[in-house]
Amino acid sequence: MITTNVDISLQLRREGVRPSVTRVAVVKYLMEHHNHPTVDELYAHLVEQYPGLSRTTVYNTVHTLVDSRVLTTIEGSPEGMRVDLACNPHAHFVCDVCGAVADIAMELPEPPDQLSVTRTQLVFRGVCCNCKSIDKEKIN
Amino acid sequence: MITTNVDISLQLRREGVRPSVTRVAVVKYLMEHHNHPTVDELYAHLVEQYPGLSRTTVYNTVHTLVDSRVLTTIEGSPEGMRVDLACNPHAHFVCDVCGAVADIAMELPEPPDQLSVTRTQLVFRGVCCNCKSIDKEKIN
DNA sequence: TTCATTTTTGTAATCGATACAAAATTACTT
DNA sequence: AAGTAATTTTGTATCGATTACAAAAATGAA
Repeated sequence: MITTNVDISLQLRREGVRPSVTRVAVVKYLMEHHNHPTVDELYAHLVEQYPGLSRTTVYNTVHTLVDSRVLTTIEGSPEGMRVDLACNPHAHFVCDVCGAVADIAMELPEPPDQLSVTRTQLVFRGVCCNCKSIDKEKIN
Repeated sequence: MITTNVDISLQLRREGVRPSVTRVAVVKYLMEHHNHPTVDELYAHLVEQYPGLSRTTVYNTVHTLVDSRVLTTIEGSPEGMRVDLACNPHAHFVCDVCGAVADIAMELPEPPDQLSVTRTQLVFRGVCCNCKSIDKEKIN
């Protein structure tokens, strides 16, 4: 399943956003990397391919794409907000120890009818398996 | 349904937290005010009753009470994290225009079994009725 | 090309949040 | 009650993610 820049451009247009270079680059990166980068990590990766890219531009782009519901964000990480594609809505698990973020494939609850909801965020927080086993080592 | 400081102290002890003055004050404030204050708003209200209270202390207290699952936070407001009591778990609706936060009485989804989850956050985002009608006025 | 609109840039500044060590308070023991 | 250890609180200094803003560049239309 290959997604070209043209495909992404068309998808953005469909969502009502003009497919600028940076916007396509951000979406493409997120399609190819299923991590949940902070804006800074996103910038660090993209600037290698697009020298001269500004951190502010990445912030602007993320905001635009969140507004047009292409992206969603996970708030509350100490390192700053994390970015994810909004397609195939899913929940997230965040480890309070190491900050790792994992996708949880599950249906999101429907909001009450009378509310006009554009984004639903479901975040489970706790300790991931990895950090739990490290904790056990310390005790032993 | 009156809740005295003694009641709150006992409740905190039950949750494994020593009921310091500030901790009781924070819980009491949140029980009496069903708004969702930022740490700064919380501080502003409490400092009137406890002169000399430090903003840092409110931050410390909130962290302690979140760790011991007495409080929960709503992340992602531009004004900073908002604080709420963790009892009677419920969802939140946040208006992207005015930032207002409303409680939504509904069951929270159960996390997958294998995860050890200590906090579940369900946030609906959109435009509240108020801001929607203001928007209509502008159009007319 | 020319003009208007949109996007991007880059620096400066904002401001929520934290680090840290000293001071104050509390709990515990004798 | 006095002494001591542990906890809590304070307050300043600082960090760092995010934003403001205006200029520059790119894009699109006529």
